[in-house]
Amino acid sequence: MNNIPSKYNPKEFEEKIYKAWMDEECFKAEVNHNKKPFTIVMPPPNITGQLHMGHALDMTLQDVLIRWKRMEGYEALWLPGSDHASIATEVKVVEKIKKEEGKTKEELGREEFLKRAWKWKEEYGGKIVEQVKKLGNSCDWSRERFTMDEGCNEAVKEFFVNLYNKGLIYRGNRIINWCPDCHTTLSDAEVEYEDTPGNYYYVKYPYVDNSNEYFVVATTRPETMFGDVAIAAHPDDERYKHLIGRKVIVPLVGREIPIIADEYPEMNKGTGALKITPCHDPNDFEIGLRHNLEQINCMNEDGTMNKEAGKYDGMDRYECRKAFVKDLEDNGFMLKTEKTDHNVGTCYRCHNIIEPRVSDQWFVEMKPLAEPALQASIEKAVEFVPERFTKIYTHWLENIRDWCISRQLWWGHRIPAYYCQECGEIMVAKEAPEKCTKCGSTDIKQDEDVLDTWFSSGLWPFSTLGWPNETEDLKYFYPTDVLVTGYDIIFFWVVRMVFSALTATEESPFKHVFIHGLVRDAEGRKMSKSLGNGIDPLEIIDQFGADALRFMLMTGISPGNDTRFNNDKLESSRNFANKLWNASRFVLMNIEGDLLDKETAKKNYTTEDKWIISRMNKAAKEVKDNLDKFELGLAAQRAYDFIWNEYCDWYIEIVKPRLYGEEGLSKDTARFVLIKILKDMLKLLHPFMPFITEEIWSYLPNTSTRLVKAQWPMYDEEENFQDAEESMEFIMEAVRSIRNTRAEMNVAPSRKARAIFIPNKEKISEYIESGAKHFATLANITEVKIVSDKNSVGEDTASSVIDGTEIYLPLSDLIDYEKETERLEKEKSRLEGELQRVKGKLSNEKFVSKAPENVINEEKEKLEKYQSMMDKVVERLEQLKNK
RNA sequence: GGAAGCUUAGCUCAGUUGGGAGAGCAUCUGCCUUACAAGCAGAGGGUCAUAGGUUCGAGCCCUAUAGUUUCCACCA
Repeated sequence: MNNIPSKYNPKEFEEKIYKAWMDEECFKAEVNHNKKPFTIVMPPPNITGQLHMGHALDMTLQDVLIRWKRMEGYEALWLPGSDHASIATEVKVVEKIKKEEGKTKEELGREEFLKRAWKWKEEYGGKIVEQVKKLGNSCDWSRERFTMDEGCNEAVKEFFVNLYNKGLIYRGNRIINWCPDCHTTLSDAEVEYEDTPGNYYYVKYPYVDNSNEYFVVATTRPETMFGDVAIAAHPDDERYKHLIGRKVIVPLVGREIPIIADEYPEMNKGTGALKITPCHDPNDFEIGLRHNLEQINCMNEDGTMNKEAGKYDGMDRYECRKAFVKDLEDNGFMLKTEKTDHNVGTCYRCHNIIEPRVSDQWFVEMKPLAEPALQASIEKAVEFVPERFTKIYTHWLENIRDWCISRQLWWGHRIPAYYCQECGEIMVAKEAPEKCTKCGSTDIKQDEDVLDTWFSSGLWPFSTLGWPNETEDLKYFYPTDVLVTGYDIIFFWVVRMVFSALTATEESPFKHVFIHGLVRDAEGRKMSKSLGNGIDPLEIIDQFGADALRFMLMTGISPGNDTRFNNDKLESSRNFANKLWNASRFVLMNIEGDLLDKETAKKNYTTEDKWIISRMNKAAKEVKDNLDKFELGLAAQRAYDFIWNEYCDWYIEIVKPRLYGEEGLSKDTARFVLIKILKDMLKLLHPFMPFITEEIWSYLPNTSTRLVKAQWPMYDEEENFQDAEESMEFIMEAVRSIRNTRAEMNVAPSRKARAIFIPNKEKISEYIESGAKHFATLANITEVKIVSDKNSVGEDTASSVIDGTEIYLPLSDLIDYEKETERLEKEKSRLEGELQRVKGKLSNEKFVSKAPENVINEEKEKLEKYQSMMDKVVERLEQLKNK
């Protein structure tokens, strides 16, 4: 056995420990029917860049759960992987190629572009894996997956074809969100709205039958007037009722368009009437369909105007707006302009303004898929933690619209649809058909587009376990137990996994959805690239160690709430690791030689031994109970409190004399208990701080297996020692009281003192007798005397009163009566407050008649206790008066 | 426009069936006591946002208000 280093230095062992776990395949799960499975599939990070603090939080939560369940004896599988992140990655790769090769992707061609994208994946995917490992995550790397690997691709094709055959995927000419910069469609969820300053332009549309009169319509987008096909007003709008059916001329465009009635316009917004441009607004598109209006597209894919815009042909849409507005003004068609702020949809990747656009795309019909997903939540097949997030889920599903899944990109799953070039037949199949099923032509081309990245992420929980094949893994590990993710992607992702799974596997993909918040910066701002306030987890690990980072992220958090990155908390986590390290060193220094056997030790447990064993037993139970409820913050706090306060501050200090004393049973028992509790503590803390606990574990005697595989400490009724706890509680209270008195009376810690106790019960006398040695150790009390009344207590004493006894410290030369009086007065007023409260309660008839009996009894006991303490304090104050 | 969270010590935050307000950091006092000064011991500090209500009893449940954050919807 090597000696444990005297300084805690995580850098010396974190990497080594992770390598050992990997070499010994500690994280590898296998189908084992003698054990229950526990499965988490990791939300796959995008391969677009580096891990951030949010990932660190997300993954630590998962790792805590998986390590804990593994130790509890489950066959725990945490399946890792990464996401190809179609558009996000493509944007980055395009940038890179532009920078390095000076080419556009079109210049490069599809095949060459994809080669570079795969190279990117190898490079960044690899980096991410390294980062995940640095955090100490216990994933089964032998099962690592990628959303575009062969198996996932198989699953995507299978799922697409299935949905198509069920009639749930269709190709349609619809209005979609178009990013003119990325040159692709976006789903509704991928559009981000940003407050943008703009103008209301009040434009005059002259009547066809009387060009001296005009109809005024407010618009924020005059450049779309080239696509105007009608003006709509609400049928109940008194202002416009009589005008329905008349025709106006689109100014400068010259087109005659009708005024129509439709329910959509809101009477109190703008002028109450709106121009209808079906090709450039989703609502107008719907109105256009209702009224069978023409669709006139006046823009190109890149956001420039087309020939419909006449002399503005080729101009950018915003330049056109400026120029056109000026022309309208110059020609007297502009009534007025008003400044306004409105929310404008932007691309979530490049933040350019979205242009609604009518085009042929693939859609998933959502209503039939949403229904079972809603049902699953109602039946609690999926449960959100905290529960309130169910609302976001149901709200989204209840208001769902068909999902546009085709993307005009190259990096992604290519749509398994094939077109006959001869007859135009559309064929959807997993493999390319050799010839047209209709006309027999062999001139067949695959759809150029790829699928929305969320289409494949939606299959993630089961595609990674082998679906569509009925693999052993799928049968055993699926459905998974819990999905851990942030609230920001509930509708992006969680919803899609649920309905995809219900369709493909007829089961909810996970039982619990454990939602966490964001990691914000120290000022509470969102960490973002543009603000430059992001904190790199790797730098923190480098400085403080992964365990400190993990523990910082775990403490003080509650499910679903955001948390701030806090340097103080980080330091205190590191200090905690250091504390554990030193406590372990202390134990190791004192346990050399043979250890006692369990039975002998048991027979020789002292009160303090039983106390710490009992406390450990309870701590383990409470940590487990909190983990069961996904209250990881409380669990971490409980482990912290036990280790630092009870074990280090009290137990270690208490047993020192036994360890430093003569060889013998007492010493051996203390050593036995020290190591026993240390082992349990390491287990308890291991899910939170895996590295340091494993490292310390390796120095302990009789540890044949790795800590990661050790048995979690179970609550054991035999280790529940209520009497010992009571006794120790009393002694600790007395010690605290003596220390307090000493400190307030300015008695140096090094100065020895005597203590005289006047207990009020036989039981208390016994506690004092058995605890006499502890007063010496913990409060430098060299002589303990128990007396029955004050007669034998000298005059020059400082005193205090706790539940069960009066304590006198003879301090002849040091006693300052004024100070002593002051102390006791303070105590008196505190007790007065307590007594008033308790008496108030007990004299309240309603309380006595309605409160439960145990509560009343508790209050009665308190009354007795405080009254007795009060009596003693008053008595002592009387004495002091005469000084 | 709709929905939700938050408001507790100087700061950052816990507080889970309603029953004597907690932690870390900061502050003050005393200690380099041979595991740890990244430490030990002690102390001070809170009308739990405000106003009502339910209850014997509210930080916790209900209603309203204020401040704050977030999500959804929305280019008239």
